[in-house]
Amino acid sequence: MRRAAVSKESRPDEIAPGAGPRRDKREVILDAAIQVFAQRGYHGSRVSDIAREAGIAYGLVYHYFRNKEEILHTIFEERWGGFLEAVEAIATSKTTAEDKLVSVAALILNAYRLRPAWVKVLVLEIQRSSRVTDPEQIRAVGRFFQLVAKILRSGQEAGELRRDLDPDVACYVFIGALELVITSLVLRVIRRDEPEADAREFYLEVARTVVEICLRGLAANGGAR
Amino acid sequence: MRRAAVSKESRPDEIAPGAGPRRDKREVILDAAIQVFAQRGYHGSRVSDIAREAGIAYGLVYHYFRNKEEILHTIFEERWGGFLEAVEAIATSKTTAEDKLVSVAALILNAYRLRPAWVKVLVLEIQRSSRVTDPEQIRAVGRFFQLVAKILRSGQEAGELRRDLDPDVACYVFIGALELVITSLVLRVIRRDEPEADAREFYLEVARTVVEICLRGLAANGGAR
Amino acid sequence: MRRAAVSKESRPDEIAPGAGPRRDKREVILDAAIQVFAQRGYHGSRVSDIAREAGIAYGLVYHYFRNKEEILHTIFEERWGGFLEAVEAIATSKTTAEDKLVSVAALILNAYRLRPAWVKVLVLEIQRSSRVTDPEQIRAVGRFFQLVAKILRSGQEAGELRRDLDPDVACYVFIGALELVITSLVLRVIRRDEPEADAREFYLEVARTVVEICLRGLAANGGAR
Amino acid sequence: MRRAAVSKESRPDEIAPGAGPRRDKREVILDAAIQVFAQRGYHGSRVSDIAREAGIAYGLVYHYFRNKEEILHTIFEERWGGFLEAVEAIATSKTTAEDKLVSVAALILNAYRLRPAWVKVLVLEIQRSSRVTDPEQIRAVGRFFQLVAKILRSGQEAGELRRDLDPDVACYVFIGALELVITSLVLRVIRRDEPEADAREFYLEVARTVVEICLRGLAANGGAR
DNA sequence: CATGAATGAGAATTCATTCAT
DNA sequence: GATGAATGAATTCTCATTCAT
Repeated sequence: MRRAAVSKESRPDEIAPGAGPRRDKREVILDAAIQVFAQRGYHGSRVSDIAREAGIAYGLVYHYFRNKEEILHTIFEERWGGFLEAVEAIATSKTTAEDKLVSVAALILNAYRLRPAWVKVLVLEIQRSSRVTDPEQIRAVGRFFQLVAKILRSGQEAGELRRDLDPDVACYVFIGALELVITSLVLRVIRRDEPEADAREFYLEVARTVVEICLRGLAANGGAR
Repeated sequence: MRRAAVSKESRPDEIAPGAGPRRDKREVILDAAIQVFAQRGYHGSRVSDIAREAGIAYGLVYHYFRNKEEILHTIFEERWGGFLEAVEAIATSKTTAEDKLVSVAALILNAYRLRPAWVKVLVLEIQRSSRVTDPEQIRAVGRFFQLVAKILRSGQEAGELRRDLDPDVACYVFIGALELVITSLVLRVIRRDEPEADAREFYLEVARTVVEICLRGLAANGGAR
Repeated sequence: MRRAAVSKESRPDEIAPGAGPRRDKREVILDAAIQVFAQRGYHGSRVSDIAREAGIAYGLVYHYFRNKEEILHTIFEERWGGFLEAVEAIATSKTTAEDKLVSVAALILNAYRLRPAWVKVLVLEIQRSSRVTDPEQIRAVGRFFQLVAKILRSGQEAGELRRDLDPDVACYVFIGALELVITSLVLRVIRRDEPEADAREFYLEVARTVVEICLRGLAANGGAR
Repeated sequence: MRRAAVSKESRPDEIAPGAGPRRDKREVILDAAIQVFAQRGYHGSRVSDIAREAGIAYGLVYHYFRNKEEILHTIFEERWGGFLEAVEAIATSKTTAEDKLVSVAALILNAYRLRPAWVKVLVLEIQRSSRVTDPEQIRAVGRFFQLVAKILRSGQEAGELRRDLDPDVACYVFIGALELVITSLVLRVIRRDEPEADAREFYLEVARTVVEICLRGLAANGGAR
C-alpha cells in the first residue's frame, strides 16, 4: 500500500509549496539555487554555494543540470509558468478589477511570504543573466504585464477605472509598487517583527494598501479631479 | 600649475552630466562602469568590459581606482550623494506635496533619460556587492526613502494627502512605480520612437502620469471612498 | 556449481573472436573499451563511454574491473598474449619467409577486419598510459618486433632475403606499412564498398600487396641492384 | 645597434628551427605544447604541464589561445602547412622518384631529429582529438598522402616504378614504414647512442634504408619476378 | 548482477590585479 | 599616463569511483 506517497506529490494548488521531506533532489537543488541567487545574485553565487545550501556534493548539481546557467533557466521555466497560470486565472475570473488586483497582489506577496527568494530571482536575475535577448523569456515576462494591463483595461471598459490613463503605464505603476514593497520586505527595510502567525494577515494588509493607493490615490478627498 | 585640472572637476550640481567633450578619464570610467554594471550586474561585469566600454586599456582603470569594488563604491559616493542633495532640496521646498512628487519623479526620470543605467546600479547592486551590507550605504539608500516619506507626511499634515495610509508603505508604491517605469523604458518595453528632441517632454509626461495615479488613483469617480 | 561459467571462458585460440550471442559481459566491456580507446585514446575515453558502447550501466564496469586502468591492462594481457602466440607459431613454422610474412600480415589484417580498433589500442595507448612505461609491457610489445625480425633474419640465413639490410630496421618497415594500411582502412581513407562477404578476400589481397612491396620493391625491373 | 637580433628571426628554410632566445611567447607555448602532447598525448596533458614546460604561468596560455583544443588546432594549422609546402617542393622537383622519396624520408626524419615531438603530435594526436571529422584537417592530412602517391605515380609513368602496384596502397607502405621507424626512434626501441654529431648521418642512413626496401624489396636477387 | 545517484579530486577556464615597457 | 603581457587565486566543470537500492 503506497497510498501515503500520494500526499507527497507536489500540490500545484499553491505557488510556493513548502519544502516537504523527501522531495526530489532536483527540486532541492532548484530551491537552494533560488535561495542563493536571491541572496548573492546569479553571478555572485558559486555552484558550491548552491550545493552547500542544498546539502549535497557540488558534483551532483551537474548530474541534474548541464551548468549553472541552466539552473537559472530552469527556475524561470518551471516557476514562472505556474505563476502565470495563477495570474491568468485571476485575470479571467468574474469579479471587479479591484478584487482582481488585490488577488494578484496577495498572490505575489503570499508567494514572497513563503519563498521570499522566489520572486527576487525571477525579477532581478533572470533578465540580466540570460543574454538580454532570450526572446522566449522576454515574452514570458511580458505576458505577466499584459495580464495586469488586461485587468486594468477590462476595469476601464466596465467603468470601474478611469479611462484617461494609459493602462500600459498604469500596470507598471502597480507592478513596480508591488515589486519595491516586496524588495523592501526582503531587505528588511520594512520592519515586521510580528509572530509568524500574523504574517499572512500582515501581507494581506499590505496588498490592500497597495491596491488602495493605486485605485484611489494618496490625495485627500480624492484630489481635485 | 594644475590650473587646467580645475575645469575637469566633476560638478555635483548636475545629477547626470552629459558626456561633454574632454571629460576627465576618471569620469569616463565611472560612466562606463555604471553602464556595464547595470547591464550585467557587478559580479557579472569584468574590468575589461568596463575598459572596453570606456574605450581605454584595462590597465588604466587601476590608475584611477584601487580595484573593482572601489569603482562601485565611488559611483555610490559621488552620484548618490548629489542625487540625495537634489531630492533634499525638493523635499524642503515650499510647495505642495504633489509638486514635490512630480519634481522627484521628473528628477529621476530625467536622470534616467541621460543615463539610463544610473539608478539601476544604485538600487540593485550596491547592497548586494558590498559584503554583509555596508551599513553606511544601506543608510544612505534609506535616506532617499525617508525623504520621500517625509514629503508624503508633510502632505498629510497639510491636509493634502489622506491620513489613513502608512506613508512608509506609500513611499514604496511611489518609488517602486517609478523604478519599474524606468526599467521598462530602459528595456524598451515601453515604446518610444519619438525623436530625441521630444524626450524631455515625454519623460515629464510619464512623471505626471505616475504621480497622477499615485495621488488620485485609477478608480473611476475617485472610488467609493 | 558454477558449471555454466565454464562455457563463458574466453578461448585464446582465436585472436579476434566474433561477437557471438551470449558473450560474457566481461568480454563485451573489453571489446567496447578497445573500440572507444582506439577512437579517443585512453585519456580521452570516459568510463561512461565504454559502458554506453557496451550497452550497460557504467557502474557495472566496476563489477568486472577494479578501475579504468585495469581495463587497459587486461586488454593488453589477454589480447596481446594470444596474438603473440599466433605470431610465434607462424615464426617457427617450416616455410619460406615470404609465406610467414603473408601469414603475419593476414593475421593482423584479419584481426583488424573483425576488430579494427584492436592493434591501434595496443600500439598507441598502452605505452603512453602506463606511468613511466611499464617495462613488462614494453618488453611484450618488443617481443612482437623481435618475432618479425626473427622471420626476416631466418629468411636472410636461408638466402631468401637480402643480407645487406638491417633486419631490425626492415621489420619496422614491414610492421609500419601494415599499421598505416590498417589505419587508413579504419579511417575509411581506402575505399572499400564491396559487400562484407568479399571482405576476407579483400584483406588478403592487401596483405599480399604489402608483402609484395616489402619483398620485391616498387622499382621497375627490380631496380639497378 | 640591434643588428644581432636579425639573426634571431626564425628562418623558414628549416622545418623545425631550434628554439632561439627571445622567441615570441606564443611560439614558446606552442613548442611546449608539442613537447607535452607528444609525451602524454593531448588528453593526458594538463594546461599547467604546458605552462610549466614553457616556463610561464598557466593563465598566460589563455592570453594567446582560447582553450586547450585551440592549441592543438594551431599546431596543426601552422606546422603542417609548412611541412606540406616542403613536401610539395620535393614532389614537383625534376629528379627521379627515388631521389624524391629519399628527400621526403630525410625531411621527416630530420624534422624528427630536431623535434621528435613534432611529428608525433601531428601523426598521433590531431586526428583523434579533433572530432574525428574536422573536414579541413582530414583533407590537409590527405594532401600529404596524395603528394606521396603523386611521386609514385609519376615514377610509374617515367618507367622507374612498377605499374602493377596501386600507388595509393604503396604510399601507405612507404609512409607507414617511415612512421613506425620514427615512432620506434622516439620510443628509443631502436638504440642510438652515437654522439649527436653523427645523428644527421644516422638518420640519412635510415632514410636510405627505408627507401631501399620500398623500392627494391627485401627479397634476395630481386625476387623471382 | 545491475543501476545510476552521489561524491570529490583534479583539470580547465576566468578574470582581478600587478608590472615592465 | 597608457598599454597589454603576465600572474595565480578562485570557480566552473569533468569524470573516475563508491554505494545504496
